Amino acid sequence: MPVTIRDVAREAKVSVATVSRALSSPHQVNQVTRERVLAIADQFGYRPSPAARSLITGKTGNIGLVMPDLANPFFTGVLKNVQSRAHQSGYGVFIGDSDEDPAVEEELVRSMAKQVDGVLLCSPGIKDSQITALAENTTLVLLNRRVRGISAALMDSAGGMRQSIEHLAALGHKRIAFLSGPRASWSNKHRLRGLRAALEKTNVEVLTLGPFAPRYSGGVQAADLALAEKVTAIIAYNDIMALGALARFHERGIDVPGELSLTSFDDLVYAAVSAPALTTVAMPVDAAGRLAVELLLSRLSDPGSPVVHQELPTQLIVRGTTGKPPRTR
Amino acid sequence: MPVTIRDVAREAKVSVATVSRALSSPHQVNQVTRERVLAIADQFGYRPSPAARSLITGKTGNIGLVMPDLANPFFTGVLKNVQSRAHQSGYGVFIGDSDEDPAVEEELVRSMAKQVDGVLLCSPGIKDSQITALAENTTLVLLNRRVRGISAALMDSAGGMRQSIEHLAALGHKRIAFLSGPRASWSNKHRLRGLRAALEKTNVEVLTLGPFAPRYSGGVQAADLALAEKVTAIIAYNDIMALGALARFHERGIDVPGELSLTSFDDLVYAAVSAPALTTVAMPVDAAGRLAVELLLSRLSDPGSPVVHQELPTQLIVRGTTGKPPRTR
DNA sequence: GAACCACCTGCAAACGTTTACAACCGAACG
DNA sequence: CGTTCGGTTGTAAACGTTTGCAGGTGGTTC
Repeated sequence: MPVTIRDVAREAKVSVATVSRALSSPHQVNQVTRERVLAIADQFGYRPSPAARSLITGKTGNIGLVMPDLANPFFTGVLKNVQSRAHQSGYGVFIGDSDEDPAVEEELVRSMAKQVDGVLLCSPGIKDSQITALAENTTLVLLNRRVRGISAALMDSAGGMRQSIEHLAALGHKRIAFLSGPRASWSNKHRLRGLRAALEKTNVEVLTLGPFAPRYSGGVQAADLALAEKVTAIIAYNDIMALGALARFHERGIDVPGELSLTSFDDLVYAAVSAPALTTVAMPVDAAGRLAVELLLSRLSDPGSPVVHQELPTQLIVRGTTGKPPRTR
Repeated sequence: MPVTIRDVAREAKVSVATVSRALSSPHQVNQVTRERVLAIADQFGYRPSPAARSLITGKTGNIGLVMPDLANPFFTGVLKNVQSRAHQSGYGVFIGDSDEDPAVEEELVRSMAKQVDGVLLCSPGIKDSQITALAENTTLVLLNRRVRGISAALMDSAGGMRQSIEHLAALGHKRIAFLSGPRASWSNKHRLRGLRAALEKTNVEVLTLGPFAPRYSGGVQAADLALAEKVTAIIAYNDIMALGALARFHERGIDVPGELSLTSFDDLVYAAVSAPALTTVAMPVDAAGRLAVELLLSRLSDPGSPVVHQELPTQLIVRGTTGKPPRTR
């Protein structure tokens, strides 16, 4: 027996319409009645039913967030900021973890669609065409991915890759391996693009290995393959993989950075606590999370607002895992 | 112009009631009509409006999850499993991050209440009485917290504390510091209880320092205080604090575990990659997440089902940060 | 052949809001 | 004094479902 608008109306001796207005368009109702209504609503602990409200208004006051892996601090960093920014504007957050399965990602968006006003999609794997299709039924904003016609919050990982290669080249490395992430992943492609761009300006050789699972175990696996390639430096797809690789090197008695330099992407808190601390590209996770929400909100309040692809800068953080290449093979 | 049940009904030349039944209680409708209806619904891409449905049924098909800190992998570990288990049963997940503020926690639960069928609450700080009050309007299941009358998924951190102290005592430590987490936190109290229980069986001395913020920075801060106490071993409230402390010890040139042993709680992936790797108590995060959802689901399907407090075992994982105490002071 | 039953289907009310429209009131205006 | 108008309120329709009830059909039982 939850309290409804009718209970409040009866007690306040006004119609339900007045109660509704007192709550959602205060200036339309006389100040003294409004205060009486609000007092009673408060006293009764009245909360309007979101279901009824959304049924008629078509708005839910929620946004959805679909991500590939909630166990990865990179994504939960985004999540944390999305939730906080959304909360700040009175929006609730629906969460979906696709476990890196594009099919699940699509299904998640579809099943969320009617319960939210818009969806933030961080889906490296799904096809462009599927995204465009999804965008027909849902207001969509993308994270770390560029698709024409759809707003996006981007991180300049290509720039980060360029910085990494320049850094390694400056140290004297000639032969580098890139441990790539999921082949279809947009971020991975973006990093490869940055890689190719950097190659034109420096005279180093970069092998691309993989794809590997962007997880700790993927890094362990990649470590042995990279070692066999006789490179002097390794760029990992992300910190988690780098940590996995680092552990494996440690296990095999390889000195980092004495024998082998290692860099990666993300700059998780944990990147600073490994031994040695990881040299890595800091991604603007916090800013991206907030920006994504803002893009979505502006799209919701004005569906005609222009589509924006906003790219946030990255920054290489040099720590302990990079150094000069060894003198001899 | 989204497609409604009426569109499907018209096309299938049946009443809306039949369409509704074809979708939600299939056995009530003739097989051939049902198949026709389903085919058309599918072709139209029809999805029932959750708002309309929930308005009449009173069910939403969602559950809420309120946690203190989405940046902490311990909690996101729970989150990941909650979302996955919920998804498996067709439930959506609403997320709220309270930033460790009890007032926000309460408000989050209240504002979620009407949009979900039940809430999983992981709130170390909020008062018992507030929880009981919340439980009157919402089906609640607690995580890592015991309140009478409310089901809970618990982790035996007291047992983990006992294992830690026994381990350190066996190594020969006599004087240990516990870097405590938030004073009001239920987990912290639980650990302290385990601590006191262990003290009765062993003849070691344990100082309780703090409370500290359960974050990296809290660990850094705690490190210096603990050093000043001339202890030979430290038990940190959680891994993140331990990593902070470890970094600080490294900075100050303190040898771990040569001069100082260090243990903690959580067994995050990152606990294994520090140098040296952390000795820590593994918490059954995955099992707890799933269990919590199951407790909630059983409560939802049968509100009269008994209240359960289920405690999952913990396990001390001995790695590189613990060793014998130094010979001399 | 009447009575019953199982099976299927449709009608219409209900869920709790919002909002277009109309109605009322007193004041201001001509 | 009639008209208009702004401010405030109420009436009722609408949103898209689910579900109790009743009606219809055809078969089975006595």
